[in-house]
Amino acid sequence: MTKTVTKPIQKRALATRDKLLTAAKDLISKESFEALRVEDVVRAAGVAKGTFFAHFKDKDALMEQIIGARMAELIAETAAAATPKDIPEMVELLLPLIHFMTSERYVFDVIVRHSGAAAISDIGPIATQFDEQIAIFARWAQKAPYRPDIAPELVGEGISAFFIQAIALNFCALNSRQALESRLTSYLDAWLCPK
Amino acid sequence: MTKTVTKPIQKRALATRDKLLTAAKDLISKESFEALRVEDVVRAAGVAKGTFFAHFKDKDALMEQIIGARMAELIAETAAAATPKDIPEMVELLLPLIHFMTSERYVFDVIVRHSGAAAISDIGPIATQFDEQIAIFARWAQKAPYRPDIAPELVGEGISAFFIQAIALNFCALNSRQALESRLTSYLDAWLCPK
DNA sequence: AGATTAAATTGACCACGGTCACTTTCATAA
DNA sequence: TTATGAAAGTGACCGTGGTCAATTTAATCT
Repeated sequence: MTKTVTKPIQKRALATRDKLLTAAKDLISKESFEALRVEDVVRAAGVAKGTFFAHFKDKDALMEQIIGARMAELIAETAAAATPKDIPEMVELLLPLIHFMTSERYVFDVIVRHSGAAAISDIGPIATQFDEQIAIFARWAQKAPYRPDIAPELVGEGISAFFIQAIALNFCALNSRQALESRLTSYLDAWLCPK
Repeated sequence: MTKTVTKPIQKRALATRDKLLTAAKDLISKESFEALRVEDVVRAAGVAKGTFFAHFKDKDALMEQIIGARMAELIAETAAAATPKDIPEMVELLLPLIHFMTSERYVFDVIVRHSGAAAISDIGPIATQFDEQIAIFARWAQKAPYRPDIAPELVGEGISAFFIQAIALNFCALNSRQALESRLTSYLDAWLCPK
């Protein structure tokens, strides 16, 4: 009978992970998400390349952490604000988040790729934020109340779907931010206030 | 004053492009979209690597062609069918397309990445198919008529948004196809038949 | 203290998408 | 027929994400 396996996470490992995250955020702020190179991150963090992949499954996982964390901040601010009293106000509350999500094509791609929520296992920071978002939308909808005919959760999912669609259309077209806002407003109006 | 530049596309080039596409489709059918390697394509087509990139901007562009073409077939079949008389029938008509779009995570990612429509220039095969899809949805909605309060185009965009959302949720969760169908049905019911 | 073992880290190495200076082929002009 | 120039094609080379056998470090047992 062998001894019980001990495997406490060493402080050293946490520190290394932190160095990697800090270095990455720093490089991103100087350049962009798109331009981030793993080699630059490990050089800045002063560790070997293999160490990076011991802490993050792949480059995408690092991106998910950083982008998810930023989304969490923005969503927390949105949630803290007073419930919007109409749709234009709702759109305005979403602007900071929209601004971040559209700041780079690459960022949006990462977000979409990880946006699927409702997973039991394997749920990452971005999916978590989408859940959170949907819950906030649902709460907003309940206050008004918009669409009393359907479940609040469903109202929230719809808002989320239109939110994504409005942003996606923004990228592949020659549309300005203004177009995005007005498109999102029409979507939400049609979704929340059917005549 | 120099002579007018002549630049007809040679038959040779068309043949090469065709060889590349055929080889790629063949390899995909044997393996998967995900597993396709450019090196394998050029080997099978009997051309050099550089030739590949003279015909396709990047690997993604090849994927877009092939996936877009397959979507076009499926959408044409859908369009040819009789207008669905209710939402379950609508969902059923969409099943072949859903099946293809969910056949591989990779395929769905490529589709989403290129789904933005409405671009004047730079509009690729997948974006074209989305436009087509939205137009079909709009026509369906007009026949019934669902949502007479809003523009048919908007109805179509909404269907498209929910379509994507339903599929996206399917990937990051432990959801079966059945869940996808019922989710899509609730979405469409809420979107098209507000009480 | 020394032995033991798993966690943490290392860096040479690989896989694969993409580039580009150069060569070959083709169509037209002289 | 030959000369000319652009289109088509080539393949050695590069950048970058990711792997893994080997090494170092830290915690625990005797």
